[in-house]
Amino acid sequence: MATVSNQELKQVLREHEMKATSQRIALLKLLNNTSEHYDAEEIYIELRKLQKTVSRATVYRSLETLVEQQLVSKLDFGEGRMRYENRQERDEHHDHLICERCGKVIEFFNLEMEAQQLAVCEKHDFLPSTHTMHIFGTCIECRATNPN
Amino acid sequence: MATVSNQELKQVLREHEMKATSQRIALLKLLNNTSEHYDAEEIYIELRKLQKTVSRATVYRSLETLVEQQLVSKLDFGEGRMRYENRQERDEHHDHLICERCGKVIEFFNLEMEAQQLAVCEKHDFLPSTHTMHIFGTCIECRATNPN
DNA sequence: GTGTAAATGAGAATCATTCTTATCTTTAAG
DNA sequence: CTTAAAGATAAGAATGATTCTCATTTACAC
Repeated sequence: MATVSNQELKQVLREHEMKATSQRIALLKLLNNTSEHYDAEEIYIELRKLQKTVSRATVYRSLETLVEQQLVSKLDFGEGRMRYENRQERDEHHDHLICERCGKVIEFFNLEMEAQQLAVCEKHDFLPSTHTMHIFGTCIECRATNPN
Repeated sequence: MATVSNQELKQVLREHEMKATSQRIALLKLLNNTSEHYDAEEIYIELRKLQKTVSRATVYRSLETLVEQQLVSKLDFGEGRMRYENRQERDEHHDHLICERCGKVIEFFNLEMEAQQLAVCEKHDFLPSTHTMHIFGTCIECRATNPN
C-alpha cells in the first residue's frame, strides 16, 4: 500500500471541489493507509493521536462529503454505527462476510451475483445506485476454536 | 392474510419459551396483520392506539426477543433506525429494493443469487447464518415523475 | 390461590450523530 | 505578499434511537 503524499491528497480533494484542509488530508491519508474499517470515533481518536486538532463534528462532516464524492464508502455491519473504508484506487466493488463471533470482515466479489442483482433491478424497472450485501455467520477460525 | 387468534399467538409465544403477555400478543398480531415495515416508534404508537398499555422499553425488549426467536426480522434500510417485519409463515426469505426518493420497499427473491451466496461462503469456509441484501436506487414511478 | 421468576412502565442514561455559533483557513484576486 | 469572502472548523449543546434501572405487576407452575 503506497503512502500518498500530502500534495497528492490536496490534489484529490480539489478535484472533488473540497477545500484541502489539514483535517481532511489527515483523514484521507489515514483511510488510505489502512485496510481497517474504522468507525467515526476511531478515526477521531487516530487523528488526535497524530497530533491533529480535529473535532468529532469535523470527522462526521468530512466523511459525509467524502462519501458523496465517492472517495470513501460508508458501511453498516449492523453494530448501530457506521464504518468507513477508502475507495480510491479500488477498481472493484466488493461485499462482506462478517463473523458474528470475532467481528472479522472478509471481503469478496462475485460477478455472477452482481449480474443477478442487475437482472432483479431490470425485472422491477428499478434503477440501482448502490447496494449492500452482507453475509453474517461464523468464520473458520472461530469454528475451529469452538465448533458449537 | 388470515388474522390469527390470540389463542394461537399465545401458543406461538409459548413454543418459543416466551411468556404470553398481552403486550407481546398485541405486538405479534400487529406485525402479523400488516405488510408494512414498522419501526419501533411506529409499533409503540400503533399499540397505544389499540388501547394497549405498553412502554417503549417493552416494545424494544419484545422485538429483540422475537428476533432472536426468528419470529420477526430486523431490517436496516439505512435510515438510522431499525424496521421490523413478521416472519411467521413466510416460507421464503426475501431481499429488498429500496427507492431513495420515495422510500418504497420492493421485496424480491432470486434463487440464483442465494446459490451464489452459498458458493461464496463455501469458498471462504464461512458458515452463514443470515444475510442482508439491499439494493438502493430509484423506482419506476419516481423516474416517471422526474427522470432527472 | 400462591410464590417466584419473568416482564413491564416510566423515565433516566447512553451512544452515535447532527446542529449551532463564534472563530479560523483556504484560496482567488489584487 | 495582503485581503476578503466563502467555506471549514472546534467545542459543546441538542437530538433521536435505543438501552438501562428499578420498583411494581403479571404469568403460570404448583
